[in-house]
Amino acid sequence: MQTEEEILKIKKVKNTAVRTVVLRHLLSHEKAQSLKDIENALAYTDRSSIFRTLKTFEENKVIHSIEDGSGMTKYAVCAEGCNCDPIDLHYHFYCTNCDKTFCLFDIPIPNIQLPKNFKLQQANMVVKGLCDNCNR
Amino acid sequence: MQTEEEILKIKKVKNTAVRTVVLRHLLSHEKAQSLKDIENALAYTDRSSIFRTLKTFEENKVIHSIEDGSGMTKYAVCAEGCNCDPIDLHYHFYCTNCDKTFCLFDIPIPNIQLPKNFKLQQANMVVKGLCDNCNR
DNA sequence: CTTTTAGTGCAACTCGATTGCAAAGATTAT
DNA sequence: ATAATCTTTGCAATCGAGTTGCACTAAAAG
Ligand SMILES: [Mn+2]
Ligand SMILES: [Mn+2]
Ligand SMILES: [Zn+2]
Ligand SMILES: [Zn+2]
Repeated sequence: MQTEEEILKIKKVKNTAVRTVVLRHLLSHEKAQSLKDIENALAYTDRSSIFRTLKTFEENKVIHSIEDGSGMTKYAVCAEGCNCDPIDLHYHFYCTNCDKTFCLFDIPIPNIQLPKNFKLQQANMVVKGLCDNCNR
Repeated sequence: MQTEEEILKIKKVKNTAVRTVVLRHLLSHEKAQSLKDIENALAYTDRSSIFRTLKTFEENKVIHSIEDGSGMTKYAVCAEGCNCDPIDLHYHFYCTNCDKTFCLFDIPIPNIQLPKNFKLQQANMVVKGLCDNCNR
């Protein structure tokens, strides 16, 4: 497990107070976090600063975003070595009951044979249903 | 190819002027359409009426929605026999250049082996890249 | 025909996302 | 060390897709 400083160094993103605390928040949560989630947790950091931090992180592949259909984009830290290329693709699970989303790193994504002349760049794969905690 | 009237009859949705024209619009476009797309095309129909029509259609499985990350939910008519169950799952392709989205009915979706005790209900699978038209 | 239920149009509103701008902080040049 | 320059941050305002209340109209039921 890498520290915030290590990750930012590897991804060549300058370390600042806001970036450290935002990345720390993401690292310490198993579930993907929305801007609102982070804003609520970091009472003294401005929303727009968090927003711009997330943009910077995403541009530099520190994190990736997930559109889970909940209305709020969620963010998760990229796995070590992730470059946000098609090879790094993975499913996400969204629980329709508890509204939480997380990466399914362990389930393989098959090769997707696109029609002729199409070029795969990325994907947003969200599987929805009940998580183990809500499925009782 | 079924007519608007046939589809609505099968799905037990009452036929109205707005519903007919919205469904016709969707049927006549290969690409998934946003509320804005439909609003622009149907100059004399109110946005909220289109909006409620889309909700009704989705509830009754006349159409399904796609979150392609463009910021606008898009809608496509369900295939004949579709019940919006996991069995009806399919990928969608979003072109990052022309901002168009459509169903990839011909590409099989593999069985997704979720972790123990998880229950699959639905999915939003969006593959992104360049369409054949934009990939030159 | 009268009553009831469903659909539509308009305007207002919600809320997540985004931006302009000035102050604060960090970096580079003199 | 100081000044000039660039970057980050906070605040307030704005945007825009989505959603809702309400009155009016149309359709269905009695
Ligand atoms: Mn992920
Ligand atoms: Mn589809
Ligand atoms: Zn859950
Ligand atoms: Zn295209």
